[in-house]
Amino acid sequence: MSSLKPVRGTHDILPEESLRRRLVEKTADEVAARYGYGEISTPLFEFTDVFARTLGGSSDIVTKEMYTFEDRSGDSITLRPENTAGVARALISNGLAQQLPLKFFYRGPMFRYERPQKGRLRQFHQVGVELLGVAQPLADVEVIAMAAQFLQALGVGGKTTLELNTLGDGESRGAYRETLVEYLLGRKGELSKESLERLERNPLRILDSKDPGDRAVIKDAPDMADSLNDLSKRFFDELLEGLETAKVAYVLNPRLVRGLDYYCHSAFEFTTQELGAQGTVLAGGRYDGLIKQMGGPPTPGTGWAAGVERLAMLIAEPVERRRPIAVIPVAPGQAAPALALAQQLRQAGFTVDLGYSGNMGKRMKRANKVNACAAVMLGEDELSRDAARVRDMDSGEQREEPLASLEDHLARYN
RNA sequence: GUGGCUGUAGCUCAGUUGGUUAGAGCGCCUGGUUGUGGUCCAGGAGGCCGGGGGUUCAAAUCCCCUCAGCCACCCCA
Repeated sequence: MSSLKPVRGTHDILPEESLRRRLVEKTADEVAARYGYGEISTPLFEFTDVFARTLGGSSDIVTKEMYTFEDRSGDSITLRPENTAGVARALISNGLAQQLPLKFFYRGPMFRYERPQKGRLRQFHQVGVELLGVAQPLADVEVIAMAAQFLQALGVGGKTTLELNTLGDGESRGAYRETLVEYLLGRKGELSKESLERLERNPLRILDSKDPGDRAVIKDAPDMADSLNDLSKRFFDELLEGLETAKVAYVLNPRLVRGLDYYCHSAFEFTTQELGAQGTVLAGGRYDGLIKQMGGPPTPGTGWAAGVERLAMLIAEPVERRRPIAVIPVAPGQAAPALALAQQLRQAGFTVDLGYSGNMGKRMKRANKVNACAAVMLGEDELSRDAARVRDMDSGEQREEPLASLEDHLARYN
């Protein structure tokens, strides 16, 4: 075994795996395009401030999960742990706030310094969308409906459930936070030590704790719904109505919260039972305060991000590679005609495998190994008659075919 | 960052109470078949037993450290 290993939490994506991942990205791209979203690519790294100021000092992403380093000019640089902050920064940098509303799709690697496990890597990949400049709940309806359609198109719609909650606006959230903390303080003795810490730092997080003791306390906790002001209530009602009109099925989960500070109103997750502890496959919400917080004009936003690796794991069947046609020179004398024919067929759009060496038997074996659908054999005899021998690799039947009509004959395999 | 489990051939795994040349299946290569793949038969290559240190006459096996993977927690896609 070689001592050359990839860095912890990273791995090489070999061709077979690439096919599955490409399917995920392509499907997301196509569905997003139908909603009018154009692809945006922001840099893989930003000034650390971009993330530190927006993600919220209390979030774990900032405190322990960022890949941060100093570059040669002494600037603090961070590999992006998610893409919303980068898109928001791009909006400001490019003065795009003049052209709202804007709809972006993105995909690419993200980096978080975490302990790896199944469906969790230090370099992982996301596809996501951001809808900027629309304050109405219709925007949330749109991105959620798009997410549902995306998962459906991928074939994993049946394996996922949309969970939905509202965090309310700043006022409602603050009010709820107070009621919740008050309640939790009353039962302080029953909380886990992690939750005791969260009590000050991020009390809402206690709501989705997995600790059994916490759960018992949470069960009787006050509901966010009771702390919502009229505006927040109306927003949420319109969201639910919109989802029903758009025929998107959802389940309300009052314990669904967000780790990042800039979220408000809608919070949603598509979850699955098939991935162990990493059940969330796509998650998002509204982040109206973010862009102003970064120094831009007040701009509402909503969107989601999905884990490419997690979705790729959910796809049942391996994606099949296109079957090639093998072109085989019978003897070295036919090497040149074989190369010429292979190129002609490739130019015509066929997928062609041309072996590099070996006698005919070896080349046939290779044709079999690459799962060729047909073999086109060029021998002295056939060539003297301007023909080739075509073998169907599944049935084993073969026939002589004039070169002039070869492409037409092979069309059935493409 | 915390806890548990696991590292033996490219892959999946055996390997007895420490004992001499470390095995199997699959895969790979060669030949049986110099103009025909899959099946079959015969042969072959491929291992610092994750790495380092220690105990011992002797370590894949026991001890310590370290690295990595998996699972869970924290957190999150």
